[in-house]
Amino acid sequence: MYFCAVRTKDESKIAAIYKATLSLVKERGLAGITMSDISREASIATGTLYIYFKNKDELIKALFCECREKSAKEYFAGVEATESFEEKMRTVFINIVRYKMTHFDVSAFLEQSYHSPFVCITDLKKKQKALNPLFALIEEGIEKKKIKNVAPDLVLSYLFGIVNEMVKKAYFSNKKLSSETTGQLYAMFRDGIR
Amino acid sequence: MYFCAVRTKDESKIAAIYKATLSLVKERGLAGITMSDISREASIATGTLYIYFKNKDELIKALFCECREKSAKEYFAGVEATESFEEKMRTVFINIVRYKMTHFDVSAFLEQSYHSPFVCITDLKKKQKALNPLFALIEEGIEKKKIKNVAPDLVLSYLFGIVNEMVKKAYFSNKKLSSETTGQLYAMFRDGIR
Amino acid sequence: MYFCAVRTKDESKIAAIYKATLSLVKERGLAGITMSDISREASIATGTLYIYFKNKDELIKALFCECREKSAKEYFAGVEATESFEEKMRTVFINIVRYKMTHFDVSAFLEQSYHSPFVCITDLKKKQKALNPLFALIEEGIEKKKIKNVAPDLVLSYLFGIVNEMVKKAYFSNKKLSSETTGQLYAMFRDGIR
Amino acid sequence: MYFCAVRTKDESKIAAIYKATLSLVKERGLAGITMSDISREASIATGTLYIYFKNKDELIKALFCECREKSAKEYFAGVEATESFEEKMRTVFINIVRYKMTHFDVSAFLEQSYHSPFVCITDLKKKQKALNPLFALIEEGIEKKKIKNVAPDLVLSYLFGIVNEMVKKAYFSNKKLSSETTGQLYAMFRDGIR
DNA sequence: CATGAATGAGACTTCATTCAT
DNA sequence: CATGAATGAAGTCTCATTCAT
Repeated sequence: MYFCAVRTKDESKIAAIYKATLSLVKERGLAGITMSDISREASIATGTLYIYFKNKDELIKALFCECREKSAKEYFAGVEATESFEEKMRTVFINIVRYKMTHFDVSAFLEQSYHSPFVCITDLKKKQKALNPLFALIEEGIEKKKIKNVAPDLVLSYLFGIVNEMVKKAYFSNKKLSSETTGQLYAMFRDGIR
Repeated sequence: MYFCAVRTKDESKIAAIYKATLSLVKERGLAGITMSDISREASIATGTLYIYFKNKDELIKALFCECREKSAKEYFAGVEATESFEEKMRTVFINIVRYKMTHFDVSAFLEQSYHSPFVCITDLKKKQKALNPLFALIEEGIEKKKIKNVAPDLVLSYLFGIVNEMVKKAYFSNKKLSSETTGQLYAMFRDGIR
Repeated sequence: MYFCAVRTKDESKIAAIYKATLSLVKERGLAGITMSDISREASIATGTLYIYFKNKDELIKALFCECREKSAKEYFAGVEATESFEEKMRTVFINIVRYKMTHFDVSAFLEQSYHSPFVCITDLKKKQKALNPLFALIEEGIEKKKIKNVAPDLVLSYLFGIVNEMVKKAYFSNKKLSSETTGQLYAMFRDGIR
Repeated sequence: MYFCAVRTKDESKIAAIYKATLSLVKERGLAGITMSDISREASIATGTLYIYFKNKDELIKALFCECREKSAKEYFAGVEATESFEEKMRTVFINIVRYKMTHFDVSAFLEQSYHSPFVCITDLKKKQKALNPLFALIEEGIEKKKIKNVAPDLVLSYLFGIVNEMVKKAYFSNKKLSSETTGQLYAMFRDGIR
């Protein structure tokens, strides 16, 4: 029997838990991690996980939502309302690529969670409020005849399909996406929709 | 001395095991299935699984390879060498969409396996010989100036990114991809690369 | 499906099964062998084992009895009724040592079986008829005052205790028991009982 | 910030596990016990076994070492340096017999483990430091011409061979070794070596 | 709050035995 | 008789979760 320090509930622990989980999922996949792994990686005790999350499911689900919301916000960083549609679209595209490259763990985690037993389909179907600005931008493009007149959904899928695949490929071949490649990618994207 | 018949390993069981696994992974995700589940779904005994596969890892790995190879072959069905580049590209694109829609379980399984602890990165990096014809087609397009002069890899990722995302979206919203939508999608793809 | 040769029930198979079992038990211990191992080592099919033996227990038990009987017979090889007690005792002692060294697998198997769940205590308690001549010899020795007047059982245990331990030691240190050592051993034995 | 008590690994559980294992091996043999059995007998959960031991192999191996060391220590209990060689030898002999009778489970376990798949031969070959005093005693006897001039190893094997066999015999016939029998036995031993 | 030992349900895997061929 | 694939009960081990400290 020994004694250990006790602190008041510490919100920074949640961040540590999230970080640990993302790192482990990136390395081993969602099917390959245990609560024990997470606690060790986060330098806390197993029991502590259950102070902050009801169980493993809830932990994964909470992280899933967190990742979805947080990433969506980053996509619009530095976009000025005064810019032209083209400028805004390009900035957003680059933002998405950059975010997904620098936060590959988030990308991998989201993709893993998609089909997992932790996140149920009904949760997934909820439209993501956080993506509303992106929808608005696409609708603006369609209205201004800068984009083909197709369902905005289709454009969104087209956009994320391209980016996700590319980022995954870059990551697994241990390469950065050069700004040249990113440029070529954007060109494909732009030419595809207009 | 006379002769007697002997039961031999029934290779059709492997197909049953694969089918059962794909079905379960589609429903519950790779993290949600057990060897017990698989054997029950395949209507065999648990022990029988271990006659055909050393363990769970090997089963998943073998299925992964099988899926990769088999699907690639389907993409070129009905493509005639005499056709124009455009015709061939279109046929392949439609084939891929159709295959991935009708074999959504394969699609889902492959995506799940990608980051799983079962399939190691080195396995993944092996270029897929089965995709060579697709590379050749893209190179033909570049040569004939039908396609932008970018790395064939990039075009491939662009292609699969679009298709995978779209198929996933269609599946989860319980819709078929109408031939109209598929057409719009192909148009985006084509306009993006040329 | 293929065809295999079929022969009439072949008593030599039992010998092969016994040999295989002894060899495996020597290497891995009784707890470490499976019916599958035995059949492989004996170059027959698993099912064939069950033609000759009802189950694993019976196989081990049968082999146990076989080993007990057979080894006991060897101990009296070359002993002439006309010899003196001392000569007979010495020959028997040497025979036992030699048999146990050259058939270490039998020795190891018997010791293993002793405490195993396969051979029940009641079986063990049955006096071994095959050892009767040895008892007779000891009784002869006691009668002729060549041996201390103690229970013949005690002498027997004394004899086998010494030999078994020595043989085990020799085997595990990869040495033969030199005739010098065997001689010293016999001297100890003889001096102990007279 | 304050402090709280934390449960620590309870080393007494190891003793309980050892005790349970010895008891079960004595009854059913090494081949007849399961981790489940051990945990039940020790009144703990199966999983707890794996907190203290990596797996079944390690448990058995650890117990094997423990038994070897511990028993050797008991053999010299109550031996005074001032005693004559004869007195010391006799005390040790009686100690060994008594220890093996009262700890028959340890005796049985050690014999079982010897050929088991759990304890590897290289482990066995390591000379037992704990037996050094016994070697020293034997060497003293040889030097003082109280014992035949043979390898000390041989004397040791002779000693243990006799004792082990006798104890086993006594145990299986449900008899105590009477002090008369033990005395006769010691006489045999003593006469054998001098 | 925090800890991590303890729990035990349930996963993975083995293997004695059966049975179609 | 002989085969070895198939079976499924039972064993080993893991891990989400609890709880005494």
